[in-house]
Formats: sequence, C-alpha cells, structure tokens
Amino acid sequence: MRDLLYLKDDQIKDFIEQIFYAYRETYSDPKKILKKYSFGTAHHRVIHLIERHKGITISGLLSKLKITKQSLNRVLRDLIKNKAVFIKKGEVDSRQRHIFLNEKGKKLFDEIFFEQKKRIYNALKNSDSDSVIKFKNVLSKIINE
Amino acid sequence: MRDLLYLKDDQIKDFIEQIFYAYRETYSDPKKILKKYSFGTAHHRVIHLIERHKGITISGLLSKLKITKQSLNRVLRDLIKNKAVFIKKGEVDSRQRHIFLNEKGKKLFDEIFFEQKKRIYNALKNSDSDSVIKFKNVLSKIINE
DNA sequence: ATGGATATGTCAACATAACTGACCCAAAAT
DNA sequence: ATTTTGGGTCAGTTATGTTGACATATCCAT
Repeated sequence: MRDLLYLKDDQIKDFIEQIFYAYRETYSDPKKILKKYSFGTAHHRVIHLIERHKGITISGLLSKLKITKQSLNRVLRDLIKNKAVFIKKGEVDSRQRHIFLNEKGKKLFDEIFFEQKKRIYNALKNSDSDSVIKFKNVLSKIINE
Repeated sequence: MRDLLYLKDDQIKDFIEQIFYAYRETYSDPKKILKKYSFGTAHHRVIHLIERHKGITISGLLSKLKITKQSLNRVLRDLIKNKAVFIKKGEVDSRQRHIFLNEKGKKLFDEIFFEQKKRIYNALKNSDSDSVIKFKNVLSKIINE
C-alpha cells in the first residue's frame, strides 16, 4: 500500500470531527427562523427536500431521510396543518402522494436558505472553482461509499 | 459580483443537502458497535473528542460540543460508570477536570474508528492529494465562517 | 375477478438526546 | 472578603427518532 500521508489515521479522524462540525453549524444557522414557525430541524430537512425535489413522493422522502414513515408523518402533518406544504394524489399511480411547497412554504424556505447560504457562500467565495469541484467530488464519494 | 457558476444557489443547496448526508452516513456506521456497549451517538462524539484531545476539560468539551453541561454530564456519567473514561483533577487549577480514555475506552474507540475509517478511506484512496487538501480547506472554511 | 404486493396513514408506547431553570460546592481571582 | 469560575446535580420538558400493529386504497399478475 502506498504511504498516503494525507490518509493517515489522524487525518481521517480530523475529517470525522470536521464533518460533524460542518453539519452542526450549517443546520444550526436557521434555528431562530424555524422557531418563529414552531418548526425544528426535522421540518427543515423535509422542506429542503421538497424544494429540491418538487413533487417528491412519501417513499422518495423516506429513502432520502432514512427515517420511519411514522416519524415523517408527524413532521408532514405539522407542515400541512401549517399550510407550508400541500399534497397531490398521483395521476399515474393514485396511491402515491406528491408533495409541494405552497407560498408559505416557499417563503419559509427562502428565509431558511438565506441564513444557510451565508455560511456556504462566504466559505466558497474565495475558493477557486477547482477547490469547489474537488470538495463536491470528495463529499459525494463519502456519501456513496 | 463575478458570475461564479459554481456558487449558484442550486449548487449551494446541493452542498447543504450533501453535508447532511455525509454527516449522517459517517456517524451511522458505528451504531451497531455502540449498541453492544449500550452507548449512542452522544457517547461516541464525547469519546472521539477525548481521544483527539487527551486531557480535555469539561468546559473544553462543552465548547466543542455546544450542548449544555447537564446533557454532557449525563453522557459522561455513563462513560465513567462503564469505565470507558476517567477523570483527573487539574494540577494547576484544581477546579478543572481532565478527562482521559482508559483501556476499555481506547478499545471502544478503536472499534468505532475501524468502522468509520472504511468510509472515509475508501472515499479518499482514489483521490489525489490535492483533492484531499482542498476538501479539508473548504470544510474548515465552512466551519469557521 | 381474485389475491398478493405496494403506497400510504395512524395509534400507542417507548428511547435518545437535547433543553430550561434552579440550586449546590469548592477553588480561583479580584 | 467577596465575586467569579468550573463543575455537579435534580427535576421537568421538548424534539425526534424507534417498534409493532393494524387499516385502506390501489396496482399488478394470474
């Protein structure tokens, strides 16, 4: 095996620690906004996924979130009651539910994203495009390992 | 403002989503091992930090974890009862507690790390050192924004 | 048409890990 | 001598996840 300096255990341990910090910081930025709506990070993640994957189904959300349908259902019920999202029966398969943000949900997403964007944007604005591409590639590999 | 293609909103939204996945996957790998010891991810994070920062104090842990001392105390009590970590009074400031892994804790850390390492190592082994360095730099910037 | 698989909804009980607020002690700093 | 700091603990609550069981509607295959 090659002696990959940048793959020494200590370096890998650093990454594990850094990934935790990056997640925590990125997702703690919008907590005040969420609180205004009486939502938490669980609601945030669902709203994010619905915005990114318009019309996503329940099972689509479940496979991305990797939580149980009971957990998701509680969150989704809150969002529907609050009129942040709405549901449309599938046209080709009417068992399926397609989920969308409505105006209120879009506004909330924008507020959340405005907060989160700052951190990422400021982190990347002074990086060259090569760094950003390589960052993304490594991140993808970690996820798909 | 320059038109930074790689900093379009959609790209940033992707990063936000990817950071979540990277965190979740990285920290879900060792859950079976933790369960053997009746520990959870909260214990894992504490053990990780103690290994990386030997002799860290309570307030040191608190500022890294950003949780309340009541939360930390519960976790730490479990770890001490289980003889995974031990505590030494500070010599220069005897109010402080310095925390260390003992043999059992080191063994547990090694088991956990063995699982986590696979994912990171496999993700990075085919990356050039430049990618790894740039990944680390971007990650740091995100954290310290 | 019938029967099994799939997509979703819901109830109830429980676990984990965080929180707030209040109060305590001992040691350090002023 | 008094205040501040580092840490410990009790009690109650919230957020988010889990299992397990069961219900309904729809699709698909025979």
